[in-house]
Amino acid sequence: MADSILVQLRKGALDLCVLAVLSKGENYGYEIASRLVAAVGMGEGTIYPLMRRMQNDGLVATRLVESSSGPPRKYYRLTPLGQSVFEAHRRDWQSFTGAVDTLLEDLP
Amino acid sequence: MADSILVQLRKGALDLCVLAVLSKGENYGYEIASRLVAAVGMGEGTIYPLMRRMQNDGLVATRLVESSSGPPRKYYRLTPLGQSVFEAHRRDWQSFTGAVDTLLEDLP
DNA sequence: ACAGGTACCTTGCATAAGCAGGTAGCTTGT
DNA sequence: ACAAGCTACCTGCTTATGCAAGGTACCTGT
Repeated sequence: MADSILVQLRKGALDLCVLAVLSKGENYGYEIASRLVAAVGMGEGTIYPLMRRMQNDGLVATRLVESSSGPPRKYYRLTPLGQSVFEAHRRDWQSFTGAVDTLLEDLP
Repeated sequence: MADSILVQLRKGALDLCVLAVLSKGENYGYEIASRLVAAVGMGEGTIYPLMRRMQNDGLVATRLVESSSGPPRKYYRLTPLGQSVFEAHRRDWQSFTGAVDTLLEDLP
């Protein structure tokens, strides 16, 4: 209840976070999840439905790669559509947080 | 659908925005709404259920003041609880946006 | 064998909260 | 009268997506 604000914020920003990670290069689900668990407190299991959605929306493409340290990894990479959606969301994020920060800044 | 990200972000941050406005001094609903409509694209009608929630939660107190330019205004002011909730949400906001911005910053 | 870490995935749940559009009353200007 | 702006408020709608918990399976170290 007390952290519902953070849950709400994540709902708006988690896509953006995943896209941001992938914009640095292809990566696999568990690693993406691990980063976002550390960075923004996302739950680990959250990544898989999210990635499936993105794949259905054509934002990412996948390939399987054998791993020497466990099961095969499913690597995701941004499609051109994913790249442009990332940039659009990024602009939205920046203008929105900019507006809120402005509100917060001019305090007595 | 395309702006759902902004709607989600607002859901997490609108309380904070209202608290931020009130932290500068008491204000009435229509004026708060006007500011936030301009600042973050909130819908005008959104303010009233929001203020009612905050009142029920003990974050704000109200008083009615006659206006010479229309109906009486209902002024809201932060309670001590509202003030501390504001500060807590503000910290949450800053740490969360800081984390996302860090993710966004180190790009090639 | 077993434990622990890596890695993928599923199911069920719980949760509202903002938005659009409309109502109504007051005041001022034409 | 009428319009326009101020001010408060309400109803109905719509919509996901994040989380917790659990499952499966592979690999390594002891």
